[in-house]
Amino acid sequence: MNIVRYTSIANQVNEILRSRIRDGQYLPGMRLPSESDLSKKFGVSRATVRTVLARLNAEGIILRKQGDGTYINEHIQDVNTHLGGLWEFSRLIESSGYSASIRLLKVETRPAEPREAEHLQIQPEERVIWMQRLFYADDQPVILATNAIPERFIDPERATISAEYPIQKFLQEYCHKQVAYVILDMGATRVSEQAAEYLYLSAGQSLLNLNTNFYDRDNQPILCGQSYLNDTILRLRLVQTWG
Amino acid sequence: MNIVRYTSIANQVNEILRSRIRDGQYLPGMRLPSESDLSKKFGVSRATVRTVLARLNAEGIILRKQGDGTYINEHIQDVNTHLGGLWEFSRLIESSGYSASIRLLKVETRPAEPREAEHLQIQPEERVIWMQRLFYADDQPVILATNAIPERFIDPERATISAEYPIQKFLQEYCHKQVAYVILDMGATRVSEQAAEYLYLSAGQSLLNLNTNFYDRDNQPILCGQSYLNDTILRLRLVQTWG
DNA sequence: CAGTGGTCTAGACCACCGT
DNA sequence: CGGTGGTCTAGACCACTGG
Repeated sequence: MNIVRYTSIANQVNEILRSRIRDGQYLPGMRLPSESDLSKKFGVSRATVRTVLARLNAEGIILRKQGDGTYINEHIQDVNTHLGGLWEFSRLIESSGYSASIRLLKVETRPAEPREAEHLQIQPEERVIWMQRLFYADDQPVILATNAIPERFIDPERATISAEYPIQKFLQEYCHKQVAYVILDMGATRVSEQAAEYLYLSAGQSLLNLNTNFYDRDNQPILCGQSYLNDTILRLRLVQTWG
Repeated sequence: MNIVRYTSIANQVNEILRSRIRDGQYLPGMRLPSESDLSKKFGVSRATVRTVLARLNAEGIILRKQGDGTYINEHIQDVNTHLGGLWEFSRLIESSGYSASIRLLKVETRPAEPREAEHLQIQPEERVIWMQRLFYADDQPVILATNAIPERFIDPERATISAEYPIQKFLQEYCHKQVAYVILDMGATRVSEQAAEYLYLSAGQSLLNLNTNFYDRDNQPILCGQSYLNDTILRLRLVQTWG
């Protein structure tokens, strides 16, 4: 491993506050200590505390009232994702109260389909590695996900595919690529025959459709995927703060 | 008007940078001036510049590379919404390249339905004002939206309902309430008979279903709504940056 | 190596809220 | 009024990237 685990002060404060919320040390509706209190207790500057609180605020975990204080949002338990993590399906399933598992259905390398070639900005004849996975929530199949990655990105020394890897870890380990941003496209669709079979659904039922395109820091597409969620079991619930 | 328009330095810098991007002064893929450059040119501190760039980064408009520079994202044109604006339907329609208009279908006050009473945390017999609106994209109906608000929140002096108001402006003007956060619940659903009629759809087609709950700064629910989008016309497309 | 963004500090003043 | 969060500054050092 050549990765150095440097964790910033802000990240440490972040983790401490999050764990206090998880552990119930800070309960929904409670007022947090003031920024100056926290900065004194942690021995860091107020600016550092503020960057952490800004992040928690953006995720809707805390609410801040000028002239009053900072409060734990009473409605976080209603939420299973924030906007920064819509494509992390395992986390999504687990924060909905299920235990998550993944089954690898298919892996193959083949020439890119037109849709894939377009999204990945590659030649139509270029080969991609294509995989199809099924995500379970407590042994109920809930998400059918397919991903295509240009074959030349894959490190040839990593022969076997591990289905369990979250997609961003997969891209790091197998492609040495860092995801910089993702473009998501959401819609509704009627279940296809194949999806119906895997997800134990009857024909004609509706599914949430998520199309994802991952890019690295150089604006280069590295992955394109299509996913279908059974929203009768798994709803996407998220907070958006006003400012 | 008792609203004082105080605009922070950061907001002004924000607006300037955004307008430069809109005007094509900064083009997709271009490198921006460095943080120190910008802070010198604007006569503000580097920290201020950084808070602005952090916001643009969170919306996926710019990409930042340590040791290199800040670049305009080449793929912003693919996107029609950012994380903070999923429920602003008029903006959504317009940034998808259509012109938006709204038709008010129905307004009534009646006792809350059980679902509404639960979400609004009111007694079942309490009256709500209920309205149903249809959003058009270039004269095509694309979104059917219904909203319920406890009647006691409505300022009795404001008698007539203006359909054109964006929902947050409506809550400010008619209820003197400030939205602090929104909880969104997304799913897919087959079109109902009523919705099919309004949206010119055939039975059985799939729709994107957005349930929204608005809360004020005191965690009090002020509005609950259900919306159905025709995603064959209007896709939700958004960027999520990694960090 | 020089220059970029990333992190952090100490301190100042302001707007706002509850009392 | 005192205390809270909101804004802003000037300056420091670090991690990383490109040439």
